[in-house]
Amino acid sequence: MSYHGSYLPNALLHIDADAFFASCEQAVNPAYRGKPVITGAERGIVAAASYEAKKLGIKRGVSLRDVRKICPDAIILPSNYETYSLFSKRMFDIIRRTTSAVEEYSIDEAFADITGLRRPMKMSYSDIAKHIQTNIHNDLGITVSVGLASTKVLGKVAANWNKPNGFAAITSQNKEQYLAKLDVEEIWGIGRQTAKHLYRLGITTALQFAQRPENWVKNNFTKPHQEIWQELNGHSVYKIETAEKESYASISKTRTFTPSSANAEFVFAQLAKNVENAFIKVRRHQLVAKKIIVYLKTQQYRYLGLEAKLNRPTAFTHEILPLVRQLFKQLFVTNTQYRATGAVLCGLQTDESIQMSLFENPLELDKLKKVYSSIDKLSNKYGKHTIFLGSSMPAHTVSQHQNFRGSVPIAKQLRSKALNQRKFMNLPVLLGSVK
DNA sequence: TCTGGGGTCCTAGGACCC
DNA sequence: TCTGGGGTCCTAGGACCC
Repeated sequence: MSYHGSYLPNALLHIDADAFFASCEQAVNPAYRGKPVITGAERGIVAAASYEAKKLGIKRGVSLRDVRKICPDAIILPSNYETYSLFSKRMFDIIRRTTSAVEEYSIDEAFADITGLRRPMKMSYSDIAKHIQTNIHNDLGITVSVGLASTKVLGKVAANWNKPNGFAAITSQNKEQYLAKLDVEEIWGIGRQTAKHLYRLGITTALQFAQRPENWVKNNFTKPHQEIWQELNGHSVYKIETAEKESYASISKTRTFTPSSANAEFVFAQLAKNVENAFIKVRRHQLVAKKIIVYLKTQQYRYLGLEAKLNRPTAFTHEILPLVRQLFKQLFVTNTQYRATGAVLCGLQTDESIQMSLFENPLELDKLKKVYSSIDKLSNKYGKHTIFLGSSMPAHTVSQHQNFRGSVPIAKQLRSKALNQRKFMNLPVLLGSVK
């Protein structure tokens, strides 16, 4: 299939690794190749399944008990994020050998702009795409699927078309064939809710949506879906974001513990650990937080949360621990089983923006910075939580064996629904104080 | 679909100001 | 004290993504 750029103003690639975690494991350990490999042992459900496993019907989210039933020989591994991150970095570097306009969209996905490279490379856009695909396979031993199109949304469609190791090019000429076979819910950026809305309007395929007049789209949808409509029609709205992400809107840490607990001290320790971990990340990025949200998740999957504004932005855990305890006391109900805790730090700004004048004693601030920076250094060197606050002690003693790779005592029963569904129902807002 | 963990963006509506 | 109109900023909450 050849791709004629003359039809289109730009040539974008979407590069999507196939069964990424499982593929990395197979690349690292040749004995796993050709075999059903599952990652997610630490959670008790499938995080990623190799294509050999997928053929047997093993999908993301399936419990490991079911996996063993379906396939007793399946190789079940704990997720090893350090390894996956290395593969990820190398994959992006390989793509950058062809073009510097690369967006690291997620650990296993990239967008790349190859507009204008046909002449210098003496290759068609399709061949450039396949060239990158081959380089990744040769160098890393994993396969990726590649989509070529004039917009990111169409690129996604193309990359997903022939997985694994697939390639598809969507042009203005062949676009309709692809979109006619695509359910609106499979479009990137259209989820369950919007799909329902579209069905009610009598739209089921991406093509039907793309073919509605612009006015109709403007009357029935807000900006995000108007943009998707443009992209489906080949008008590029979403740009390739090359810049490395250096700032965050929020930083959160949450952890499920098994078994659940009704012990106030234990649950609080878990929460304190979340707060510590979130602040470690905040400090690593030289940020300070202005607001904190803490929440508890009950055994019934109800979220109860409270937020507090901080009088002064901070990056120091100990300053707000009394506040966290206060919030916790308001949230915690005795005789209730909790399965997880979490902390979100938001209102993030760079730590240079802290106004010294707000600090009673600038020398103290300096000292604190030094203390925390040595804590962070030690943690980096000897592992997280070499040093930790006394209040999170119970969390650390428990987590010792839970974190031990390959010896998870109890399979956690988890599923992907997650925090977007969190409801901090009608809770009073407590204004915090940093003292 | 029986339930991780970490994020983002958008919008409506209220607060506040002139 | 009432009234109108307009602007900006902030926040809560929804929806979506990997």
